[in-house]
Amino acid sequence: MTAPKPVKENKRKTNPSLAEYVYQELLRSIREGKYHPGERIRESVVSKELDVSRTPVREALRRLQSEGRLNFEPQRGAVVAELDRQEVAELYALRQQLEGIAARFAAQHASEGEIHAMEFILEKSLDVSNDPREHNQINWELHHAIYSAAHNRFLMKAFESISDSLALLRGVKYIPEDRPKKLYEEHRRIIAAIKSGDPDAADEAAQDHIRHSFQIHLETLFRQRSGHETD
Amino acid sequence: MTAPKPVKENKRKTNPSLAEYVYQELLRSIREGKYHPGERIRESVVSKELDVSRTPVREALRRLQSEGRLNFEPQRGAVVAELDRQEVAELYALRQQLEGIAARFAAQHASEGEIHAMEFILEKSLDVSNDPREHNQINWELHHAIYSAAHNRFLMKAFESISDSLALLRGVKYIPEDRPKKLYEEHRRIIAAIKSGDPDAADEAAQDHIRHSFQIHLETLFRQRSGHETD
DNA sequence: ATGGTTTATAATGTATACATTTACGACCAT
DNA sequence: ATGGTCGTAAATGTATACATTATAAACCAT
Repeated sequence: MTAPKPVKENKRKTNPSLAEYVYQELLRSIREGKYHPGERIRESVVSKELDVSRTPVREALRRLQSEGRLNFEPQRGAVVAELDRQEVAELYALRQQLEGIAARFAAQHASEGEIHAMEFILEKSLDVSNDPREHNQINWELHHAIYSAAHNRFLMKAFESISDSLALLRGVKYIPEDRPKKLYEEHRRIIAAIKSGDPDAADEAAQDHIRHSFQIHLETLFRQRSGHETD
Repeated sequence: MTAPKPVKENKRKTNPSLAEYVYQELLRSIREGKYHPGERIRESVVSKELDVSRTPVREALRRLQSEGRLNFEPQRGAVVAELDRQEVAELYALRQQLEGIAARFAAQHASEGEIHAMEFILEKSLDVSNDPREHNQINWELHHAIYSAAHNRFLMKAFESISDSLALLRGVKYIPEDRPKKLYEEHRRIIAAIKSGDPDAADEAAQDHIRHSFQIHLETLFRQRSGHETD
């Protein structure tokens, strides 16, 4: 260390560990598509970029491994996980069921405040349908509210896991013009069923919603195939 | 283990990393109840016991953290996660749904060979109902076979996660005499529904099964409250 | 004697040094 | 010129050293 090292304030709040900091940063980078699937993540590079040693980087990578976002190959280190077509199908199949469960549980356990929150987000979704990024954001908020109202921490964890895995697929999706209205309608149907305390209806509405989302996703992938790469 | 250093081939196959080895060992120890919930796991202790440095131990602990089996407290390190009553209820609620989904998917996708495997394990379960440990083992095998036949890797991961979390609760459960027969009957019903390709029936049968298991679990906990815990 | 303070030990969190293995390029032989 | 072999550089995997912080024990004051 020959450099004076004046100050290093931007990275750690000094309270959470550096490993946690690196973990969050890597997670964000993967979400934002900085690393694409199949790419190696070099410890030394991350270490230099975030100005920490390799130790917390390794710990963060191990966490990401257990979450299925990275694979550790024998003497090659961390590689961003990639999902083939079959896995994407399996992922959506499970997500469809999980969303149904979340809606079902929410119909059974949601408080009035939570239902109010869902309705509020639903209203808000009408205003911000221009940008795909914004669209995804509000969409995520709504689904998160439903899972939250389900009052099941393990279901919530499963949701976040799947949600991240899907977000890892593509950065942003192109969204057709007429889709927001249909999405609003599907969301409204789910929330209405939850509000009326009908688990079966909520389950069915949520599953239908994911089924449609999957369709849109596939069509979007087709459209995006023009600018293809490794996949 | 106190010997100077004659040879040390029992721990690593030299091919998988030490971090992987430590991870497996810790996972096994937690499963076997060596550490009970709420207990701290000291890096130095594990490091000495397994005769490795603290680095791979830390990496293993980070993986276990992301799997929900450990919590990292600010300046205290790793603590074995403990589940309160509410969380156990949530865990079983989700498991009930997941088992239903697994049976549902299996009814849709199971091959003949997989159905054969399930039936084989089912038969085998009639012979080995004496020992609780053995009982749990065969029970796990059967459920694993069902999840395997569901052909969904993410569902399988969710199952393993929940299964481990539950196994973390108590090492072995005391099992009443009449339970094996009822379990056999419940299992048979699930497999029959899968074999006949009826997703709804399989779902319902599996959910009923878990509901009953939860009841037994609760009763067992009551009974165990008088005696001691680990076995 | 009791409660608060202080100090010492130990554990965590991080960095760095070391070793082993892999990848890539140069060099030599045919 | 081409193919194979060898060597060097770099990255991973592991160990160890260092610093900071918490735990506890002991000591002092009231």
